[in-house]
Amino acid sequence: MNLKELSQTLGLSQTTVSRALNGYPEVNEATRQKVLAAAAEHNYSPNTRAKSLATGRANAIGHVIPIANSHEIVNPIFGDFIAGAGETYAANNYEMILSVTENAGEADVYRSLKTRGVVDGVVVHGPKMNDKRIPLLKELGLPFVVHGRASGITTDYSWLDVNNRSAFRRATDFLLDLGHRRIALLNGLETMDFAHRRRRGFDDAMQARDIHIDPVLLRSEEMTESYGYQAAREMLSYPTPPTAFLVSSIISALGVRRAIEERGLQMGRDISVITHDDTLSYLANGAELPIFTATRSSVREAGRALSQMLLSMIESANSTPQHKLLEVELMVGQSTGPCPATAQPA
Amino acid sequence: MNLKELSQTLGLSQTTVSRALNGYPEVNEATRQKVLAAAAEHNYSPNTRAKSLATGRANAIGHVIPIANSHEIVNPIFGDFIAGAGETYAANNYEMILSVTENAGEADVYRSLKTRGVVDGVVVHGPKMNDKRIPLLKELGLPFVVHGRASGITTDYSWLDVNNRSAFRRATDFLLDLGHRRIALLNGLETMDFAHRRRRGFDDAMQARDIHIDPVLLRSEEMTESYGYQAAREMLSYPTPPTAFLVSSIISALGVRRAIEERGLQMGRDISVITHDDTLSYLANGAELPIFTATRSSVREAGRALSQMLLSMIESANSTPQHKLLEVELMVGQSTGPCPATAQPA
DNA sequence: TTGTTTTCTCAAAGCGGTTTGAAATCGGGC
DNA sequence: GCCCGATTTCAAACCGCTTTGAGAAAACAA
Repeated sequence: MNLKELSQTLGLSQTTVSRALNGYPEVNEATRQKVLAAAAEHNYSPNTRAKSLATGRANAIGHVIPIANSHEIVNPIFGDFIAGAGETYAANNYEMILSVTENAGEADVYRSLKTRGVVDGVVVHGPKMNDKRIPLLKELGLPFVVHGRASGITTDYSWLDVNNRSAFRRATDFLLDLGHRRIALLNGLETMDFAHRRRRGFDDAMQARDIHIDPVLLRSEEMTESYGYQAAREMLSYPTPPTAFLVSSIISALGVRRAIEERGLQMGRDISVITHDDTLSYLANGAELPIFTATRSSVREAGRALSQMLLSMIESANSTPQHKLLEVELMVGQSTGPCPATAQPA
Repeated sequence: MNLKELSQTLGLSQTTVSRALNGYPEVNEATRQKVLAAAAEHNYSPNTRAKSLATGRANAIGHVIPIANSHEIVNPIFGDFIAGAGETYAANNYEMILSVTENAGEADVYRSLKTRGVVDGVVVHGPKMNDKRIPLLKELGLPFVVHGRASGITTDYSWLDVNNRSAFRRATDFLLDLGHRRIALLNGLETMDFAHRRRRGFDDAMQARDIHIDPVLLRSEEMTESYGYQAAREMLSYPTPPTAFLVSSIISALGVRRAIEERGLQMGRDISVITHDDTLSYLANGAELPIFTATRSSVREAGRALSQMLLSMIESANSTPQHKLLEVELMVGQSTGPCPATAQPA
């Protein structure tokens, strides 16, 4: 059933039917009701492609997720972010379009989404430092919001980020207050902007107390479980091992715990661990009693908020960049305790 | 730049330009080259909406992911599946459309995708027993492939599944061969078809050896880390605890390991664990030496294969249902060993 | 009654492509 | 030189919707 048929059934013109359905004021209320009833009865809803063509709006948002190559990691936070954004889209009759692409082809994907008119805007995932997608999207005139920020980009653009720097500074301070001095940082890839900021937060805290940062305790990799395990295992075998770990992902933190327990040590007593926790739905960090002390921020909530930002920018045709910085909670759990080494001399 | 402008630039008709670009034979090769060059130079690519409207094909596949409510779990395998499917779509110029929906509204989403002409086909995720989406999609005449199967549906339909029943039968047999008799099954929700089949594989093996299945060792829940932990912790405190766990997800298996180690036991020596492993990229089960003995099957590969199936069905307009049953490897890792209880009497 | 508003409805022109059916051009055979 | 078929190109119709600009009908005022 299309508009033409529906209007014929009703004995009205296409215009009137279209207006009635789209809530224009210049149509008699009685007529409108008749139209709505008929539309419901015949299960009519307008063809999206035709509608888009006529209105010039795609009613769709693109999410481009880069994957270095086919063996590469899919960021585990992705599912929850998408779930949050999807809620917004569903509520506003937008479609979510996902493009998986190799890193190299990314620019082409954005360009193509724009010239083919597939989307009204895009979400930029996983910003790197000096991310070249930002100038590209500006040049294309395609509305976008970045999930995170891109250090090194000096022009203004829209983003939603969590305060990674302050989060890791606080987490580090928390460990320092417990007497820890040899603190290992298992960070994400420091080409990624979020990891860069976390590193700075860590540095801030350490430098503020004039504590030497031992480079052998710093790692920066893709945040898998086995990365956490391998790194922790190796570090724990050092002559002077770290007494605490600060980890960028709960998944890697699981690996750290594995290494700790494998060594017969107890997390929270012998070794302290703080992790960042994106509150992934399937990896809840305990309910009342968190397993890990964690800097916590809901990535699903971020998805919801970011997509709302983007939609409102698009619908108001407002091109002045918007920003939203989410603060992070520091949840104290069972994985941290006073530094054993400093406790002894007392 | 649109087709009209491009053809004017070239001094040709729209028809000729369109034909040249789409590879029709009735256009002079020299003309075609000129057109292609001009298109590249002006960065032209046809507007998808207009093209879809004219051809009647959306060049898009829908993925509808149901989420019970906004606090509910996003299936962690989702990201990897999508990554696999996305590769296929990118290679074939299809768009992937994701709809996140509450369980209740699901039928409407499919109906709406169809009537609005948004997609050419859909992937059905997470089939339940007697899944009502299958008859619905048949009725709608929307091509689809189910990731998994739906026990109870007697009509034929397209699916791609892993052999869950045989996988869990083999895993159970493996444990039985090691002397284990009290085997706990931490399954997914048994309303989900895959969990139902795994349960049957487990039952098959146990019954074939006339071993009593103790209902207190059977669980069926959403597969989170804490589910694995809680269930294992509780069961290990039984007067006669299980000597082995068969777990439906590596994420829950991580929780099981946590419970085991918390109790001061060693996985693989005191307690055996076998898990299903979807080879999620960020949760690799060790490389050369798998942590867990596991029934293993790549969900990303499944995404690739399933989407290819769907596209070929759509492009060949072939409506005869296709099926693909992937076999599962049983990888022996460090988490299994002979049953200690039966070892002693020897 | 007539003229002026206001309210409602309509035909037709896009939106940007594809595709049909006809016309123009070309080369070759007689 | 003429005719025919093959090759290329074109104008126009169409996909299903929105929206403009205008006309018809109804309501109101003078």
